[in-house]
Amino acid sequence: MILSKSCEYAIRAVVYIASKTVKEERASIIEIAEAIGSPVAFTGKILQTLTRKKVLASSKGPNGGFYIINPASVYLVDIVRAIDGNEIFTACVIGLTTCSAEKPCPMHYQMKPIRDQLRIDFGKRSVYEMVQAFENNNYFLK
Amino acid sequence: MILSKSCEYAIRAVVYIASKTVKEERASIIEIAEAIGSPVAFTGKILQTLTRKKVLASSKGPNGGFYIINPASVYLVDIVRAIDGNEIFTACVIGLTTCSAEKPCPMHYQMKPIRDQLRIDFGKRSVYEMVQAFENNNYFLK
DNA sequence: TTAATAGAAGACAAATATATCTTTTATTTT
DNA sequence: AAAATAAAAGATATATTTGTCTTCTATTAA
Repeated sequence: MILSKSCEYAIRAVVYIASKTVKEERASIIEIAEAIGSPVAFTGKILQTLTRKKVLASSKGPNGGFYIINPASVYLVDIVRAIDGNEIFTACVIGLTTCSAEKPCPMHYQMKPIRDQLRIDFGKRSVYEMVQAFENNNYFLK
Repeated sequence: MILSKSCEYAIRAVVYIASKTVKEERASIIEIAEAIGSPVAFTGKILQTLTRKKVLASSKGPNGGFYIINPASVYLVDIVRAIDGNEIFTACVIGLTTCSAEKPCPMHYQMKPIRDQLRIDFGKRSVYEMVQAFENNNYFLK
């Protein structure tokens, strides 16, 4: 599993929330959890983190809920970094803390292009793009 | 983290063991754990699994220890599958159990080439190759 | 055949990730 | 101002992963 479960939920939640935002609507925790098939309270914690990290925005009270300021300027990489950090793009595949070009592990040079590609692809894919696909009913979140 | 910690230790251990095997020597758990910087007893459990799964071989008693039958015919992918299973090459990046070309998640088509590349690279890289590099003192296991 | 060596196996412990529940705070509507 | 709504925050619970400890079994050498 390349991403933590929290991060998987986070991505699914953000895409769903953005799909509401583009319709000028906000989404409650309960609605989001239902839409993506995740545990309600746990999803709340994750959304809290995403809000603190400015990936999402939220408002309390009636008609409140979560929304996203600009889906076109938030990328998958931003969600991943907010929840799992940057390590998946940099950490040694066999867990060496000192792994680098100067002191490489036996997989260092094989892994570098793969990791770079991952970062590039995650950095290119905007939430807006993912929402467009989701809204066309061609893609799924649960 | 793409691989579990157990799997990271497993790969490092196998490379070290193979470096002994090519010198016609066997390696004890204690020696292995020291060489790769891993907890002794936990490493023992992992080696046990690798032996059960035929990635390694072992013998008890004096002059016993772990060794590998044919380093040139064991590939990184075999170690990963023995410890973490095949899921890292197939599982949906956002955790959908039903994700497929028929019912894709919003990252399905971006992830497929990355996963395929990972499987190809892991399937190409033999333990023997990794040992050669390690023995040249160009690469490290801790 | 006894002592020493070394992996196998099982029970147990700690740390981390995942999940739940309750209370508090902020906002909106009436 | 009061009631209702919804997120924030904190405490707690469960599951999984990581790590340890003890006993058992097999092998070798003296």
